[in-house]
Amino acid sequence: MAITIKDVAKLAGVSTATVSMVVNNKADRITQKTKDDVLAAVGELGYKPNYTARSLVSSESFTIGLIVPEITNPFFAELARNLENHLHQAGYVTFLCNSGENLSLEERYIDELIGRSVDGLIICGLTAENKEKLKLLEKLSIPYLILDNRRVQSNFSIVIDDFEGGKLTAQHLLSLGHDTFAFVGDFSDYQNIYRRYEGFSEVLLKAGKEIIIYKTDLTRKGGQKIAKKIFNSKATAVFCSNDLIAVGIYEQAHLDGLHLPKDLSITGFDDISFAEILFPKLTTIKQPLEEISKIAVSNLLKMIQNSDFSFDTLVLPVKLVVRDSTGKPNVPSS
Amino acid sequence: MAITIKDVAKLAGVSTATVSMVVNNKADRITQKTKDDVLAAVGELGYKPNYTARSLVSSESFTIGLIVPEITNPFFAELARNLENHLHQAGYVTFLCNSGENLSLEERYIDELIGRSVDGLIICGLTAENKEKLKLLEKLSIPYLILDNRRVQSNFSIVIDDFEGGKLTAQHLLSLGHDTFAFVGDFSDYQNIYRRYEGFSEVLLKAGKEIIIYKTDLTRKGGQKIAKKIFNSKATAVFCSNDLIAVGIYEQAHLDGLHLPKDLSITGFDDISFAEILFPKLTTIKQPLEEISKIAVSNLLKMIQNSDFSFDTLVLPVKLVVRDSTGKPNVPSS
DNA sequence: CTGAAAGCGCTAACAT
DNA sequence: ATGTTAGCGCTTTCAG
Repeated sequence: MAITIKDVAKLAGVSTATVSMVVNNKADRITQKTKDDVLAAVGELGYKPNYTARSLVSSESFTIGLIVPEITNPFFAELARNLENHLHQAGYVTFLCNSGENLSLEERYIDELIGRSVDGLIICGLTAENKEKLKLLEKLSIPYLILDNRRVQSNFSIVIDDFEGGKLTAQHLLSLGHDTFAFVGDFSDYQNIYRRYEGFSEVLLKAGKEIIIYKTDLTRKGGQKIAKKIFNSKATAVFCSNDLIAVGIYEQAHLDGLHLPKDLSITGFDDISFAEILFPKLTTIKQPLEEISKIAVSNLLKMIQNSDFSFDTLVLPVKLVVRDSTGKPNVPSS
Repeated sequence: MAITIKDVAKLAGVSTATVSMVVNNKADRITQKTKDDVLAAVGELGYKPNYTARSLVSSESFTIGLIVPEITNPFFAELARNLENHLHQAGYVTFLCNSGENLSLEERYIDELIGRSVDGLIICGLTAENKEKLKLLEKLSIPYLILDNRRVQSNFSIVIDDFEGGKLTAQHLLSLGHDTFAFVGDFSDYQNIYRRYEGFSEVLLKAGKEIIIYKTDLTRKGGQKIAKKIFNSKATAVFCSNDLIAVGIYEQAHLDGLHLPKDLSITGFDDISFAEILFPKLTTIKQPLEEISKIAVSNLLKMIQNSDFSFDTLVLPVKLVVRDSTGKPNVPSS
């Protein structure tokens, strides 16, 4: 059986209340000697507090729920790793839940995390229809944070400057001399993707250029599926709304013997670590992952510690990383 | 405030004991009418059981701890995703912990997971020195499972046939006509990597070939760091002990203008999904991820349900996936 | 067939 | 300065 606070109390010859205070550093008014005795007993028995029992009474579980759309997307893996790391440094352990962008699964997870008395929740890629669960969280005063907010405008969001990312991409491609552009992704349901498109198109339309829109899943498969259509279009430069789509297009390009970037310039979004190992290396928009995680965790902890702490939407800057997948358009000799 | 079992009991006009039984499907001897009343109240109030409280008395939390060395390694991301998925289907929620292959962190996590009353633990890439924690788990009768057992021989391990993976690689490379081989990795501390080497070398030494061993971290950086040395050696084929190392070598190869596989044949191990998007596509050993996860979860659940259930080490088969990174050695015209 | 009561491990008033 | 007690939400005998 596990060692409980009672065992420690008995060995130290004190009450459980005393042990509790010492263990939780709330022992302002406890003799040094008593403290030492308790700590000695703790060490001798290898006592570890039971967070489950603790959270029942103190409503602190030192546990956070993290919901991601898809952990096998390196972007979310890197994000999750950073978040988990920062949270653990602050004393929290993380429940990881993979929603698969499935509304009912996301809802189930939120319920189950509530039932496990999480102190806070970080939701990445929230499903739009899920406003109700957010209300529930607020009613239960469980702090939450929305990251990579794809769908709804919501409080407590930390997002990046998607619009600027689109603009930077457009300017880069424009300066290279391209004339006809493709945008690949799906913004019917994703606000942030739409903002990427807005930034992209603002620059391009102002310059009088044409944009062909290709709608597809934000996955490698999504990219591969739509690739041929793009190759057969007059677009010479394509802006993928995330890196995974670009990966899929690369695959098809290699199959079809296209030469990148001579035949087609490609850009991505996210800057997953694998962007660098693609051939050619992918030009993309870098999300400040480390900063996102740090701010997210620090804000969530503030909300946990102080229920009055609030913020609206935080927008973080992005950077264009120029690599080898973009170049001058291939001017066919006429 | 959250809805508790008391609220339901009051609304349904029954005792909390009755509600508990109905909710937990232990209502063999309860009138259908009472059941209906309770269920109606549950629905009306939106009652969700508090696992924290439940686990305090029933010692079932429906919570599993999962420790991985590094979630940003796609292999572990895919593994974690599969495990989490299967576990959730069985009603469990997963704590994800990233050990960073750091012994003390791994130990802390195990303690913290114990303190959160997990029903079971899956540890990937266990640290060798950590035998004591396993003993603790056994003492507390918390079932655990070791996956991707890199270090110690231990009960409750599910591993793959690393030896066979090495053999298959060697045979493939040999059949291509290579003569001098490199092995890249680190088996000073990793049993499974050593078995890969054993299989590889058994075939090659029997054939009278030479193997040069390059020791490096099992990461992309590790591969990149050691790459130049390999390029300058007489090896024409290199067996990387995981895919990430191969990625690193690719990077350096591109920098140095090497042509793969003409100048050098490269193979990996794991078959992460990105093996396919490398250029050229990576020949590698495929781990049966889906099967590993399924068996792992099913065995862990058996152990949870029946403390007598036990097994030693389960060895799962691997497959060689031949792609484009291996070819005939480049015979210099003499 | 259902309810009352005890108690899981812990913390937080309230006593002493 | 420390101990006593009640109770967090739930399950589980044991009565009735």
